[in-house]
Amino acid sequence: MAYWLFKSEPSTWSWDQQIASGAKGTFWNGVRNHLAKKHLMAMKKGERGFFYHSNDERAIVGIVEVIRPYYPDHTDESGKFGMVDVKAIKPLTRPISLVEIKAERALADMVLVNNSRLSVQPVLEAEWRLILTLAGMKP
DNA sequence: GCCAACGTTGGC
DNA sequence: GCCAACGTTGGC
Repeated sequence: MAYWLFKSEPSTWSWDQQIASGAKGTFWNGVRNHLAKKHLMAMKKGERGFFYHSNDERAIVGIVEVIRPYYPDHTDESGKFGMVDVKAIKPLTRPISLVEIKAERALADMVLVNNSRLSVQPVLEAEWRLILTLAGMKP
């Protein structure tokens, strides 16, 4: 069971919108980067990921679940890229900010810290557990 | 608003 | 196939 992180600008697609899309979820389209694509292709139904707000907020705000594995992205004219469907599971008890992540030595190797531009990232189980613990939640 | 990091494009 | 130029992203 792998863990992931989905990064989004709130002005483009926010956690509130993800919540509003309910149990049916939505497609996570628009990925146009080959490394991010590789991660999307590795996702299995039922795996979970963090939902991160970039730019102004810069914090992990919620948890999503992959409900449909990789399939073609209809908004990609080149036909090279695909997407998965995700649904909101629950918000974090409190958002975990990038500042807080950077302050944790155990999180220093997170992709979010070292390659912040990558829009879809893998998260190690230890990182996943620690962040939930910081948020006051049971991993 | 600035700029570093990264990816893509195109000339050679 | 290399690499300079350019565009985009996202943290600060």
